[in-house]
Amino acid sequence: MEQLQHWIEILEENGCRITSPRRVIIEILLNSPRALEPTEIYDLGREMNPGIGLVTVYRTLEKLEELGLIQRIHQEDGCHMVMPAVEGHQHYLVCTACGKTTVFRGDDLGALFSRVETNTGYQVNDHWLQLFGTCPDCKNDHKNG
Amino acid sequence: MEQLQHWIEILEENGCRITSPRRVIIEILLNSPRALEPTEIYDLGREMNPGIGLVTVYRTLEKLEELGLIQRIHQEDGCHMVMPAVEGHQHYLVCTACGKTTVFRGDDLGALFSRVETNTGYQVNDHWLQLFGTCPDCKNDHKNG
DNA sequence: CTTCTAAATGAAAATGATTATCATTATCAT
DNA sequence: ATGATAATGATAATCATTTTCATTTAGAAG
Repeated sequence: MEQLQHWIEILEENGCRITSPRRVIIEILLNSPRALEPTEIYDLGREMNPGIGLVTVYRTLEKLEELGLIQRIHQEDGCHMVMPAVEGHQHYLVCTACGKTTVFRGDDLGALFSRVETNTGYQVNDHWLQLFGTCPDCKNDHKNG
Repeated sequence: MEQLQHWIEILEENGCRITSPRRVIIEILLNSPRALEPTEIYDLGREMNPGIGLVTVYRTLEKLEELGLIQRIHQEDGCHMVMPAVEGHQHYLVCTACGKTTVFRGDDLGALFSRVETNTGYQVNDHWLQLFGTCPDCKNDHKNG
């Protein structure tokens, strides 16, 4: 787990202490094949370290987000999931069946934004794009089951 | 306010009763230059009809959304704003200074989705696109103030 | 290896948005 | 006018997230 070491170094560089709960939370994030909700991280975390608290999960996620190590996925009901951040501006593709989340590049959105700016007079500063669908595994499950 | 009459007809067609709170809420939605949060509708509503309750605002919004008359705007913190829906699949452009919300067509997103489907193996069923920026008025305010 | 101090933790309570409950009220078909 | 029932509003419940605060602990300094 060099990735774990990398995150720990970044925390250290930013004056954070390396605690057991933080290690656990980071491991969970790095080993998960999909985005997780804070309560899911909490439940998984308690299996590895029963003393861990939900508040600590929230605080750690806040710190990790601050350092750009994780990013949020927005859900319909307003709650958030988190997953390790990827380089550059990426967008999420969320499987509505199993929650697996993939990223894709949206390089060619620039043209759309320019057009929107021209048509509306707005200056576009930020954007949010998330796709929802069915991942290959779940497509197969559906066929077979 | 023929738009108001139109909404009332749709409510009637769907077996809903036309009540004073509903009239008030619909008027507020149709007259607002920007998307509103439920509590904002509640506050505005109490000015016109002091007896109105926040719960009624939520229930009325739920009904109006069900009938396709309003649409939600997602916010960073997970809370929602609502505004009258427009025909077809539209996307929102939200002014981060004043909250004014404009819609734009995203017709050409189809090509992007096809490419993503090919690259990821996912089947894309739904999407969310929201842009954030500065509207023409707020760009000017910033220059002058 | 101890000591110290600020950072981090965890339990519990607070918050804020949204939803459920339920007795009362009001719409509208009859 | 009247009655069935949809809608309302006050209150309480939920659920995710944040705050508070006393206690613990990482890690720098001695």
